[in-house]
Amino acid sequence: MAKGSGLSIDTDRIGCFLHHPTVINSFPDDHHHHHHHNNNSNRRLNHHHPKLKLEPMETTQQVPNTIQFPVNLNCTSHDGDEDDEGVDPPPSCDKRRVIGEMDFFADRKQGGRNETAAADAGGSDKKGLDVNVNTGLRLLTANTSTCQSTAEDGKSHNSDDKRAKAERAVLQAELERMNVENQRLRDALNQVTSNYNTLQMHLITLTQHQNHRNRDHKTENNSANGNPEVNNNRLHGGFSGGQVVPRQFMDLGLASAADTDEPALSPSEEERLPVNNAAAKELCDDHAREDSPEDGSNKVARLNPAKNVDQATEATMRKARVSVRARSEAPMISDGCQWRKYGQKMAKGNPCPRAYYRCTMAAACPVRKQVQRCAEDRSILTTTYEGNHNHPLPPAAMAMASTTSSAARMLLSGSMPSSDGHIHHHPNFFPRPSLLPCPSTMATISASAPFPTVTLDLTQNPNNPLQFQRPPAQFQLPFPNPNAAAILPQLFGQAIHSNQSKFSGLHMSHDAVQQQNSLAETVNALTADPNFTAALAAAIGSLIGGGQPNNNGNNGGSISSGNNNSSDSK
DNA sequence: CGCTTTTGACCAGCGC
DNA sequence: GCGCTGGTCAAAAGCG
Repeated sequence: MAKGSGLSIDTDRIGCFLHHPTVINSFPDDHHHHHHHNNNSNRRLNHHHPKLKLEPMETTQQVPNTIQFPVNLNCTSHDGDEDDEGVDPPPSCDKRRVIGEMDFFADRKQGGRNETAAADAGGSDKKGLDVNVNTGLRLLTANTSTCQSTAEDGKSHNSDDKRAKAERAVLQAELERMNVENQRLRDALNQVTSNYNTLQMHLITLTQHQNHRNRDHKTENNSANGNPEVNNNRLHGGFSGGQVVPRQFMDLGLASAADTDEPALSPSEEERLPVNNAAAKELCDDHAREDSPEDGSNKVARLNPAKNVDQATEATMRKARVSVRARSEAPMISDGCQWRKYGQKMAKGNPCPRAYYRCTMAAACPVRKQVQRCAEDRSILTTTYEGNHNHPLPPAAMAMASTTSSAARMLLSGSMPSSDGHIHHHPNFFPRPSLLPCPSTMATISASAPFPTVTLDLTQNPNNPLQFQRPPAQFQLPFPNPNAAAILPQLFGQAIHSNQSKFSGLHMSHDAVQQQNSLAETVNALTADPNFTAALAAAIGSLIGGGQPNNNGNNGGSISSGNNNSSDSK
């Protein structure tokens, strides 16, 4: 049961890239990984999700050690829900309600001896409501009332009042929290909606341009027989006349499902489809995988025979990668994810071995990364990410994940490797690079690499990114362009928001809060700074080096202690 | 005991 | 076809 309870998987991927609204409900899995800490959001889910346990949630509430029965919550909501303030029931009523709970304890102490009062309580409507609501505690309530009747002294009365007030305050606080959370979820939904619209427009633009391209291409190749449908269906992925269209990269190689011909799908559905299909498959596979987890985790790429066709296509496709160069003495930059090393190789032309890591935060997370020190400067660590996480990410991991995914998207949506082997930037996204205000120094697209790779060079001072190291045969990616600037905040904001909502309840440790804050700052920096990479450097810089801010937890860059010293290896 | 790392073997793609 | 290279697998060892 440990790793891949299916739920998380759906959400996961969505959260990372598509930010599908459904993400909002996708905590449970995380629960798994980040047990102990639970949040407000979890509580709600618990009601619906049979798997979730109630205890942790209830126990962690700030509510005093008194009574923590959900039943009571409902009860109060019934009574005073509409107007918290105005609810103030008449003293008697209030008293009675509270007393019911108090009596519960009193009863315990006294050994409960009256059932007659219970019948009394059931009489009136509101009172009856209380009693009914606390059906489970019926005897207790009865006892309480009797207790009250028996002990009429002022002392108990006062203490009861105090307790009643305290109880009410607790309930009100609870209600407030719920409202806040609802508001947050609403905001998240709005955010998702707006982002969806943005992406849709983005896709439409791409589609139009692709149509244009296809038309041109067709006129060249098929001047004789014009079959207009030939290439149109390819817009969603796959090759069209040797061209790699952007869609196939949108999911970094995971959009195989979208490769099937489904022309009727709207862009949004199209985006969703691969996720859902993958998620469904994950769910199906999980059972089998639980028995043989090794298989599941190791053969992600070849898992499903059903995917054969897609894989064949995918095999021919090139995967987008995001490479991050950063100075770090640590064997690996801590990006907040859990990684498992699965291989190490000596790469040609570099005395330092290249280590291969796989994300282990979810059973079948396809994300992998390679870590290698720079041959010329051993202090520079090159980390190459590939794939998208299919699970929710802890706040500490969101910065890097959203950064790399966004960079990859930028790369894929803005560039079109064509048959000539060069990368052509989409005019919409990279217009007139030479005219851009910023020299775009720190991000490059490698046209010669086997995979389309965007390299983010963070080895320079983010504040002074004007010097570029070595752009040999590499295509400069002018990130700071108007359209990119328009999209990035969406992407980042979305990732942040959706994940924030997801994790709002999971990590509320001080560190986590700080991380979230720094993350928010990062987002602000990214959205405000015209130079994306400079801001990116600032963001990632916070993750690199001494910090390892999240290492206290398990999810903090689980860097292998010293294995990667690159001293040995084959 | 379960998870991670190590490391030699294996496989696929590519160029010659 | 062969060799090179990058990438992955999986048994064994290590570790907490």
